Amino acid sequence: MLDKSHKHVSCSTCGARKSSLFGSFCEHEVSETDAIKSCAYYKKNQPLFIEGSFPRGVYCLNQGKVKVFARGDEGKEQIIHIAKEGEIIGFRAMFSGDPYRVSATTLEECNICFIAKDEFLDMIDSNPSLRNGIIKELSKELGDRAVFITNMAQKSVRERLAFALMLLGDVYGAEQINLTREDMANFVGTATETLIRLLKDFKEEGIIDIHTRKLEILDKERLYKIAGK
Amino acid sequence: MLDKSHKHVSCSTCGARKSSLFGSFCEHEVSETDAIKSCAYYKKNQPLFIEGSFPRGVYCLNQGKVKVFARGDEGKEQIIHIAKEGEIIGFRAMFSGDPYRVSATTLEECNICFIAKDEFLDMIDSNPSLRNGIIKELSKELGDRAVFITNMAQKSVRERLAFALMLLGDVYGAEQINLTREDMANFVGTATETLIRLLKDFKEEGIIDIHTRKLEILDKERLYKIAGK
DNA sequence: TGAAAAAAATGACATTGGTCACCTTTGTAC
DNA sequence: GTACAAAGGTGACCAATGTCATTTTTTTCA
Repeated sequence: MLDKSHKHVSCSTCGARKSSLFGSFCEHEVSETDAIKSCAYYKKNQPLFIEGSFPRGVYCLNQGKVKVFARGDEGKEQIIHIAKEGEIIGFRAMFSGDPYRVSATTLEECNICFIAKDEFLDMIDSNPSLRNGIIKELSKELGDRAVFITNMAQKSVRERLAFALMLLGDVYGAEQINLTREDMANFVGTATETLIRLLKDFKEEGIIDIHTRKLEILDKERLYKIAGK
Repeated sequence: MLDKSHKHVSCSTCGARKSSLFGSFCEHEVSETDAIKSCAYYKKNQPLFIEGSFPRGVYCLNQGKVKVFARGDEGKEQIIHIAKEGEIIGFRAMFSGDPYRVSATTLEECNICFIAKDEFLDMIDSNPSLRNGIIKELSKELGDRAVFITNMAQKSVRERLAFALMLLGDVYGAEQINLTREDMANFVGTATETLIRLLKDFKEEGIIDIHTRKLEILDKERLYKIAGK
């Protein structure tokens, strides 16, 4: 159980920072960031921002996972990305000046810091290496999404599930994957029933194990082979 | 028929520039860009760059259309974007430092200018408004791709085709859409046969007209409705 | 101009994966 | 601890769409 006191989490002790866009900050930059940000505890299934609204700043995940998703015409979620500790989310729409095209909601209890738009834009203006890091990150994600689109268009659901499990394996690291079947289906892009059946197949084939709600990958090799490429 | 003499096309007279990322350049900047770029004539189906190779610079379309696509495991193309006059392509991988994740090939005869990597990075460093334009563009495309993914996951082929035709209508403007059935299928994410059958449906419904190879949109309204949202 | 290649078109058929209806298990709140 | 809600799971069915085989039309280029 996380601390719910909303107390300040310092960037200097944030374990997630090293692997983030702020990873190369010097002491001075760290303390400056500390000064302008605010921190908050989020419970499970709490929205950070919603498609259609205008961005007021960026969110930096100190602890916990967040799903980023778009909604289709019938309101069905399509999960585009699952963010973990250290990721900074919500900055894309801030640059484009448009409203958010996606929503973000916590998947579990989270500690999340917030930096207001103006402060963040100032940071970027005065910090070329942060700026370059962001451009690089945007570019990398654009490449990822080209692959995502191609997978959706050309792979079978079974292949996409294998691919998704590989991604989720990275996101959850040492932990076991902990997502509802519905969220997982909305990530893979299939019906919940189909997803459940395929997970059962994978379990019977010894590729994964399922402990009620949590999912463990047993055979990465085989998953990799099924995912293709 | 375009001029094949490879002669220099000046940015100052480039009709496509105004609507491009270089649209707000002052006279000085225009002539500087003119000085560092090279121009070339490309015939139909000629590659600009290929997935897996490392970027050497950016391409600025003066005339003609270019398809940007990824290849799936079996080598099948998934067209991610169709670029038209005024667009600058190939800069994403340049920032990420990684090899290209996509390929680009001309769809017709083109005049395309080229700016080498170092020169382009210098331009960006010294021109904050260009830099911001690029960040904005990257962000916007990221949003577009989230929608693309959602469409692929949730819409029927018929709906996706309607959506694709709307996009193609914008790309081709006053001209008629001129793509092979295979390219169109690879954009929509379906089999060529399925695409042909659906185009026939649309024609019978009076939504489009087909003149051998060229395709004309007759009823945008209805297309919009079918595409959903 | 004519032959070969590429693209477009069509039909028959197979299959994936979505939908619906229903039941069981797990989680949550009083 | 019980009751209710949410999530997980299963089976039957079938529509959408992919595949394969074949023909026709268009384009290319020698």
